Amino acid sequence: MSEHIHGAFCCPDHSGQQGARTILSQAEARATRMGLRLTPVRLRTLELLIAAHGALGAYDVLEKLAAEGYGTQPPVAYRALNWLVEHGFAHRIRRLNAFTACAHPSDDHAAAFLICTGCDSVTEAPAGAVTAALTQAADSAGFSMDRATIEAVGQCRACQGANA
Amino acid sequence: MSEHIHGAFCCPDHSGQQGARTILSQAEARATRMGLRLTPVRLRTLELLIAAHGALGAYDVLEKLAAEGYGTQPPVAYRALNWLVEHGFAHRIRRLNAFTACAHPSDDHAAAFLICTGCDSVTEAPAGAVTAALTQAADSAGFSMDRATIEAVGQCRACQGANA
DNA sequence: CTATCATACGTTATATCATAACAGTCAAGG
DNA sequence: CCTTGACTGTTATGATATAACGTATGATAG
Repeated sequence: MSEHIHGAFCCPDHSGQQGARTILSQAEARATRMGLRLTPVRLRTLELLIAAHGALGAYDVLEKLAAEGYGTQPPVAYRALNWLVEHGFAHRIRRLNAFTACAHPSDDHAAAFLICTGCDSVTEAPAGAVTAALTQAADSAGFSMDRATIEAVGQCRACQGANA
Repeated sequence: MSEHIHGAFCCPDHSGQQGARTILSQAEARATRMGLRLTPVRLRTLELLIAAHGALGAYDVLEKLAAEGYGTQPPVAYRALNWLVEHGFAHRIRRLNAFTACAHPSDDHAAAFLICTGCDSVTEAPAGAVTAALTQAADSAGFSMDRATIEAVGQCRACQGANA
């Protein structure tokens, strides 16, 4: 599989350098505030995810890290990625076996992802209402929900136009 | 990994032989009605999923199929499983890299899955409201949703009690 | 200062999940 | 009969992920 299949530029909401800097500085601030060690590999991994404007597979990340002098073996990438996910700096997109930077690293939110089949972009959408509905459905079944994976597959605004 | 890790019996809603027969006959009826060829491998695969009362990995299914004289190689299982999913007889549980029989094969519904971390059971929950909320969230982003993956992780009623 | 301990990083090796590509079988229709 | 299309099976390989172990570094207690 080629380098960053998931990461095109035709879709909105990937706010450009401005947004990237914001996300990164918010993340660094939060790490400091909470005593989390955002080490060089972890930081660099986060930067890569942000720069990708989409989702990256672990091996895509590994390839870049290796090229920059970090470790060359899968656990290097998986550890950094899993740490970022555990601490809310990134999300795992299960449908793509890939990871994406969290667009709102400041709050401990529930997120839904909009995966475009046209341009492979991944957008994080506010999922308060969705999560509420899911919690409700779970409750009805006597199920106590800890967390959820919510991923929509379809076409972003730009790709809908492109196909017309 | 051992045989059918995902498939315990401590949780409800896996209605026992009665339910299994119902699901199976509904599925066969629908296949006939719609001109779908529910061949021996496919039928047997569906039976295995139903009997598992949870989710089975493709290789779990393959092992059983092989033991019964069907093909011994991965594509045999993946083809049957993918066909069942495509035609609404089963669902893929992305978080578990596994498959489960559809509990309501008669209607073309949207489903959410409740995955118990205590007993590895997987329960299919009605997801009308959740899907509606997600569609709404997608619309707000100008995203046209085709389908969705909705999976909740937590504890089923029985396992909540067990941990008290 | 230095012994100890926890955390993180890196490695080798292996496990697990999934599909591409091609060959044989068999029933339905010309 | 013989072609065609759907299905099943195979070999081979690709893609994703983790276990287990050794080393380095930095904080802290003695």
